[in-house]
Amino acid sequence: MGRAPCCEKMGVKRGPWTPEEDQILINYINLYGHSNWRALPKHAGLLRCGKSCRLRWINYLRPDIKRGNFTPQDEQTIINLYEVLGNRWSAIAAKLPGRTDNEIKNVWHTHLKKRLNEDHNNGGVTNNLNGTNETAHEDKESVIVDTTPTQQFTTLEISNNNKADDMMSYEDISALVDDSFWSDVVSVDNKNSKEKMIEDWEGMLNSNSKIYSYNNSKLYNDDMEFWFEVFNSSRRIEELSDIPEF
DNA sequence: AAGTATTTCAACCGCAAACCA
DNA sequence: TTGGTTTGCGGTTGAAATACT
Repeated sequence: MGRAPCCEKMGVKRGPWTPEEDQILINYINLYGHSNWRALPKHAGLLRCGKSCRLRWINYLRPDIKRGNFTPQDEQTIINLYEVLGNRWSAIAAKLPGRTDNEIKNVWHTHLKKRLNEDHNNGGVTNNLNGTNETAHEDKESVIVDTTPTQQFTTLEISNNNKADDMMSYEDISALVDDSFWSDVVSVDNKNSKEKMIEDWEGMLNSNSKIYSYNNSKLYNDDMEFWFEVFNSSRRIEELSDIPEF
């Protein structure tokens, strides 16, 4: 598959793995681990390059792989995380135990990207994967943020390991909210300024995208407290002036 | 039923980061 | 500090499967 072999790979087998090769790789790794992928095929007796062995193990053979179709919840999580993390597939995969970056990338390109494009072109009413309708913005001064809380939280616990004191990591936020928070509510900037917030907000209105923005895996506490409050109270944001000075 | 078009997804590539002597 | 080696990542490919005519 793929392109012509480069000279380095001449003499090693390529293409789909056979069940026999799979078993050799599994047996070897179960016995000796995989501390050195480059040396592994030689020691295991496989006519493959180390890269190919690693890929086969990571994406298909390792025991904690979850196979089968993605649930609608999984797909919604991918969409939400994509909007947070962009095309950092390995980071997205880290949020979905048992799923690989390659698999998520494939699902995104074959299903989710197409679906989102269709949603954006269908006149503003989006059917999300949870089966509820999201009302998109129809004009700039009547912004609807429909925030039906599905989980209550009253305090923010901020973990600051390796982070500036005024920042939260995505992991921190995830521990406090469920998926509906990400898909419904949040606009956050990375400069901690209202100007930037409004700039983002207007950009989102113009692009008809989800009401959501996120930068560099960091969220600022002040911003988040405001949006948590919005989320928690089912309050509706009608005007840009409803967004406070941070 | 046969031929063609489209979709899916496992596997490849090149590059950059991490590692190590 | 440097330069070679290894690992991990995202983009891309194309055979196989599926849908369509």
